[in-house]
Formats: sequence, structure tokens, C-alpha cells
Amino acid sequence: MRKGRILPRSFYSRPTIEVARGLLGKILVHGDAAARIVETEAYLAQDAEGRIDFAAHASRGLTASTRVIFGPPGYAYVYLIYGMYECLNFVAEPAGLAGCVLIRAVEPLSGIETMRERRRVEPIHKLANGPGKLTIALGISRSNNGQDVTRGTLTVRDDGVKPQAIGVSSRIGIRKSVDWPLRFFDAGSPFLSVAPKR
DNA sequence: GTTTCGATAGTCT
DNA sequence: GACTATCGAAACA
Repeated sequence: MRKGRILPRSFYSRPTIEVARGLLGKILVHGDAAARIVETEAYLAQDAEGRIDFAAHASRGLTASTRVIFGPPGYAYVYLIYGMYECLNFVAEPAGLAGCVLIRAVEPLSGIETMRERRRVEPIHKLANGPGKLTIALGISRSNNGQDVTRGTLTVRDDGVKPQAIGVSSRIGIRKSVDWPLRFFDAGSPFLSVAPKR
């Protein structure tokens, strides 16, 4: 079952915010599981005024764990959070510049029964409506950290579908650079992690 | 319906 | 020793 064409590295080698918006509507494929991206967040090196994004892991500087964020674009950055969950990001910006996009929610498309078994939850809209949930549903873990997503078992594809309206809000669950408008979501999707505020 | 809280382990100070 | 880009159950209203 083909799911459109794999996004090339040039897609990722752009400003992080453009990549975050561009990933909405694209299809995340891991093994037999496929799901449409409906919610993302951008984590920058700094904003347009040069203020450092202290919510981003990259603000800690170049360490063993943040190394991939500073590396070439089109690679997966997967980390453990709160000792229990793993979060999936895609590296943006040309090599040497920090920037990544957190995938916060996806809409299951295929491999749904496998997702139900992994998540131990029935309703389809609860399978992957959160960053910790979607990695479990799709079987993504830290073993995928540093993987090239322009080839291999973990890829992102474009089937031409685009969200009708993109919503913007502040990012979820952070305590620094709180008010930056860097969360992007398909405003019409029922698969979001947090219901949009009115 | 909303808010609070515990689980749990890796990373950095 | 503190902190964390979360989740789900429990408590409260």
C-alpha cells in the first residue's frame, strides 16, 4: 500500500517553523502503521529577534543527547520524557543549526488494530492524540533516534492532502518561552492532543 | 466538567 | 538533587 512519495531532505532543510507547518497533513509511516500528522510544535534555536528558545532541548547546548538536533535535517530525534514516554521529533534547518519539530498528534490511517493492541485502548481518536501516545501506537522508540527519515522503516510521505485551516497556539507542557506561538494544528481535526481554545 | 497528583528514569547541575 | 516538550486515574465541583 503506497502512501504518496517520501519527503526529500530539502523539505527539512528549511526554517523550523516552515517545516512544522509543512508537516501538517503529511503521512507518518513506521513499518505497517501509517498516520496523518495533525499537530506539531516548533523548537527553535532562537526567534526572529534573536531571543533564545529556552523551551528547546537545544538551548542546553551541544551534548550527547542534543547532538542530533544540531546535525543534518531529515533525521529523527527521539527522547525519553518523565521516565515513561518517548517523543518523536524531526530535525530541521541545515546541518550546524539547531531546530526540530515535535509531532504531537496523528490520525491513524492503517495498522489500526496493531495500534489498539499496543495502546490497549479502543477509540480511534484516543490511539495517538498525544506525543507520548503516538510513539506507543506506531511502535516508535529511542531505537529510532538518529535515523534518516528520508529512507528506511520510519518515513514521512506526501499524498497531496493539506489541512483546510491551520490553527496556531502556544506550546503545551513547557515552562520557559511559554507564550511563543509555535504550536500548529489542523483546526478541523478531531485527533488533536488538546481541544483548541476558543 | 475541571483540577490534582503519582508513576518513573534519564540528563544535567 | 532538581527537573522534565506526559498520561491517566482520582478527586473535587
